Amino acid sequence: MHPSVEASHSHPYPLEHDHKKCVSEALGMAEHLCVVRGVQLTPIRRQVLELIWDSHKAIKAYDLLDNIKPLQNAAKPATIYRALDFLIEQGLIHRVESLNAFVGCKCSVHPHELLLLICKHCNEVEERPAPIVMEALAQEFYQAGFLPHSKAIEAQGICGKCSEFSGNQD
Amino acid sequence: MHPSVEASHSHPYPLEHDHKKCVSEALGMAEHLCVVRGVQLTPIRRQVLELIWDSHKAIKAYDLLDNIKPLQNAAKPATIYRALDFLIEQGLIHRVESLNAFVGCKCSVHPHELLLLICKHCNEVEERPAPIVMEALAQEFYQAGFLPHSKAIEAQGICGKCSEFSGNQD
DNA sequence: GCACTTTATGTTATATTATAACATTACTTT
DNA sequence: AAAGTAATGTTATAATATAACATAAAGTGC
Repeated sequence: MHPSVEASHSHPYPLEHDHKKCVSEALGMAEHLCVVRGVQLTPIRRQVLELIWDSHKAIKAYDLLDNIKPLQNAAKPATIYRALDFLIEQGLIHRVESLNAFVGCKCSVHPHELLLLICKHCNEVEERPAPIVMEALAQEFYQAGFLPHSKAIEAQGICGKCSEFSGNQD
Repeated sequence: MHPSVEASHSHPYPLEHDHKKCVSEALGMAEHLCVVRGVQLTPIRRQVLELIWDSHKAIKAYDLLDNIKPLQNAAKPATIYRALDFLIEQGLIHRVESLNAFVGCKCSVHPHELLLLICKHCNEVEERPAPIVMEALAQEFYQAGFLPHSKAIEAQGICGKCSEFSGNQD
């Protein structure tokens, strides 16, 4: 048995991790990168990024809109979508294509694409660089004569923590 | 120079291929599989599948709706989405997550997931079994303790044919 | 055949996701 | 201050998808 699993499978990520540190690192990195790149992490963009980092789950644009309303009363869909566009461009978040939702990116220094593991049970999304997969993909593109611009490599299923729990106690 | 490239990059797939044969094979296979599986390829489902196979491009649900209207005057969004749900379940088509669109599946015998190469120039989608990629993914899932249910492995870029042409003449 | 069940479709309405278009503001460069 | 660019405000609407309930058609047991 483990300490306390919240309702609706919303356990933290990993169970032990210090999420505040997680967020402050992500925000700090974002600020740094934007300065270096000469682009503006405006208050709205920063708030959206912060709201996305509120959890390790992918969040939908209109949920972000609801969540930003207390901070930006005038926020409209365009407010959110523009911030999302910026954050994606800067590699600070990923769009999860199979969910039409968005998740924070931990490895935004070099713009690279990752394997996203989406848990249907706890809804958290794990990003994995998966270098062997990426290498195999590169080979496949080469064989096909295909020049990739962007990739979406996503799997939905049950994450390690959830399958452990369901094995133990569900 | 090559014979005749149509407007808006809508070249066939591959340039030489006999698309009627392509469609009749796909439809024949679909009929066979549905009989074997004891499921019904009803007229509507068959028409939707046929419309999807009209090209090797991914087609959107509402374009299918427009296209089926002459055949099924009463068609509504639900008509299309139900047919799409069925065809996906049977592995006869793929949903292209990064386009919110649908494309015919050539390898529907065993339900397996494939790499989709989406050309931004001609809009055609090539499916590749990419066994090495799939094996690398399986390894990665294992390492992550992740149990995959479904995968979306997609790349957008420029296909071999288009990069050849643009190299030669664009 | 007839009742019963299941499967498929018809139909209306609405939810969800995303963008277009144009106005305004703020910052920056001269 | 004028002009230019970047960001945001604002309204409207486009595009994608599902819910919910009614009807019809097909398969099953008797």
